[in-house]
Amino acid sequence: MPEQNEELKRAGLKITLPRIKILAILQNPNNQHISAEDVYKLLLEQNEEIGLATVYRVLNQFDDAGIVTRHHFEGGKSVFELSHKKHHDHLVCLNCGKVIEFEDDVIEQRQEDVAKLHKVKLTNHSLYLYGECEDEVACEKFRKAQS
Amino acid sequence: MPEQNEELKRAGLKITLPRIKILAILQNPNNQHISAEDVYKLLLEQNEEIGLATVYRVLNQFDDAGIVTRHHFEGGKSVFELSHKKHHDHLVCLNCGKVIEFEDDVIEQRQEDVAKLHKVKLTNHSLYLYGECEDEVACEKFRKAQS
DNA sequence: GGGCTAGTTGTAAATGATTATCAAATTTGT
DNA sequence: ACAAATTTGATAATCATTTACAACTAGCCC
Ligand SMILES: [Mn+2]
Ligand SMILES: [Mn+2]
Ligand SMILES: [Zn+2]
Ligand SMILES: [Zn+2]
Repeated sequence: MPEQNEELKRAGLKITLPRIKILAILQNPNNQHISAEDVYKLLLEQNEEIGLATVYRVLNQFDDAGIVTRHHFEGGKSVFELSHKKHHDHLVCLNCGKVIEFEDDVIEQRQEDVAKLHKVKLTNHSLYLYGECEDEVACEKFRKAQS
Repeated sequence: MPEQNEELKRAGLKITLPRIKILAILQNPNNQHISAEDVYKLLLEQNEEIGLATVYRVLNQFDDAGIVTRHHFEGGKSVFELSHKKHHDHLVCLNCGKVIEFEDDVIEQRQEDVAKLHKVKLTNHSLYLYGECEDEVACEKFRKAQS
């Protein structure tokens, strides 16, 4: 009945507890851009007995269904975010890990131009900006914790 | 004596056969944007007895020394290219794997603007465009070979 | 040139992230 | 409720890359 289940049904996926719980985690504004491992940890904290393999499987299914978008930030592991928003790119703080979303029509347009210039039909792109933010509270704390 | 050795010496690396051979491979215009695994394969073809671990080690040292730049194209493994050229981004054909280099000052400038707008000191970025090229010869061949 | 020592290498084992296997458990249409 | 089709959890397997470590040099000193 709840609308989340509609989303799963629409994707041709059966309504199961793991999928409901994982979707709920992704919908929490606190968990944007979350890794499979971190989804798994949150499930453990909620005392849900869901295997890590299932988390990976479900996230892949969500990706295939277009429910989530997968990103590859610097640092190996994939992170996922609900794909209900419109396209945007990411600015990531290398100190504290904060992720800022942005969209720039000029950049988007230029990418199209570049592709056309080289006679390539553009299907997708990935743009990540990395730097150091000025969040004294969170960022500096992290910087020191590392060193 | 040869100039390649100068490059190694400048980086504070001893002149060893593995490093010379690997650098030579990277300098071959045929091998731009090459993976560690592929460097290793080329070494085997030349009957050089150099271990895969050494290839990874040396590529990392070259990266640290600024001799090469590491890229993460779609598909997992890292690819390396000599970093003697000026900054540029990449347009990759998803069918045949062809890599086209480009630079767009407007995009570069806009990235700076976005970072500044969000009060982030930009340190680096990664931009990859993916699409399908129109190289009838190479590209179509690949497309068919896959399916 | 021979020797020393720090730096380097190859083999093999270890890692970290992610995927594949497969029997047992669950969902869903009838 | 029942059977068929999916899904799940535990575990083993993969893949790219790193680490350990004993054997092996390159570069410097005499
Ligand atoms: Mn986002
Ligand atoms: Mn390039
Ligand atoms: Zn920060
Ligand atoms: Zn192509």
